[in-house]
Amino acid sequence: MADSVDRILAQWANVRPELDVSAMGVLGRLSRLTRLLERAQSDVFDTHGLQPGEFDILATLLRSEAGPRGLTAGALSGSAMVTSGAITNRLDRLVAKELISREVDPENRRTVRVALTARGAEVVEAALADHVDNEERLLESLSVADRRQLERLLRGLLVVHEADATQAE
Amino acid sequence: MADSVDRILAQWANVRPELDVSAMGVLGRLSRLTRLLERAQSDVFDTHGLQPGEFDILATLLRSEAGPRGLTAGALSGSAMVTSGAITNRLDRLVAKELISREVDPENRRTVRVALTARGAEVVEAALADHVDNEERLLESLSVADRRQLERLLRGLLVVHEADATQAE
DNA sequence: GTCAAACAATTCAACGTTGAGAGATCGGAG
DNA sequence: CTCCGATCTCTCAACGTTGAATTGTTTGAC
Repeated sequence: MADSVDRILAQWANVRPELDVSAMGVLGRLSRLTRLLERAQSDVFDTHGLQPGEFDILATLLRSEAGPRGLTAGALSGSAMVTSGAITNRLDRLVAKELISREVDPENRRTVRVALTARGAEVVEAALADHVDNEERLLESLSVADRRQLERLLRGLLVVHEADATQAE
Repeated sequence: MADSVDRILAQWANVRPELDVSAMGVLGRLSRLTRLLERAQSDVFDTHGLQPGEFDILATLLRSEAGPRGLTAGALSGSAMVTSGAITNRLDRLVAKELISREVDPENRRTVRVALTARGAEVVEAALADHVDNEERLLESLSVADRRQLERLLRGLLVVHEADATQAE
């Protein structure tokens, strides 16, 4: 059984036999696989009336034990790997859906405090349960050992490239 | 050394100790890593005046030994995992840059034949060389054995999920 | 030979993100 | 105390993609 990257690499081998495509075998699969998996995940969020980026915000609030003080928009921006403008948009939509509250921090009026509303907490709890189940399903073809291996390898790469990213600032 | 996903999983363990986050350790890293790596790759394309999607088209034409007859827009759409509308846009831009030709196929006038121009071939050759070097650099932290392991694991998942995707049509 | 269904590419509005910049606020040096 | 630089959020236009509708073309059944 071949995947799409096998076909791509075979084409390169045919046309450019001298080309070293070993890295492409990894990076091409990373890209394509991530696209497929993210689509599958967004289907689940969809059934809860959420977009992936919106769920991301809600889940971050839930897991950070933010409490009534909440998190700042800046903290959410860092965690979500998107720009501050994107966060503003997401917060606008979530406020409109009454899933979060957004208030200027009285102690530092430059920052904004974002917290889950009661409805927001309910929605994210339900979405989270489905999301975790779905994630399990997406990886069910992997043995436990393979899953651990994969996590180890991805983690190693992520450590390196997150270090690059913070160093670049 | 911890990565960002370690911190996220620790937060979940703190707030929802009963939550099974083992799949999240893999999928979260896949997403974040892919985002970082794709940014690093698009920097290279940028130095050649190309966007990632544009390079994707040019590289597909190059490796498919399309010759003067070229490929159809539909073939490019399938290969690039984007909708036909996105392909039309990319082709518009590449035609404007005079990197490809686009002509109605006289044998089947519903389809369009896309081929590299001489300039397009030059540009994609140069970009490809830099791109491959860069890909090698992005994975340099991995041992040869780890790289093979990673490729094997990603390939297994991709086979499964590409089968799902084609079955869903 | 006709016509309806299938097919291919394009068009277009909606959408989310980016990147740059503005506006407001804070903090520390002097 | 003042002021300048740093910090935080929001604004806004530009951009690429999606998804659906449209136009044009081919195919096959009758």
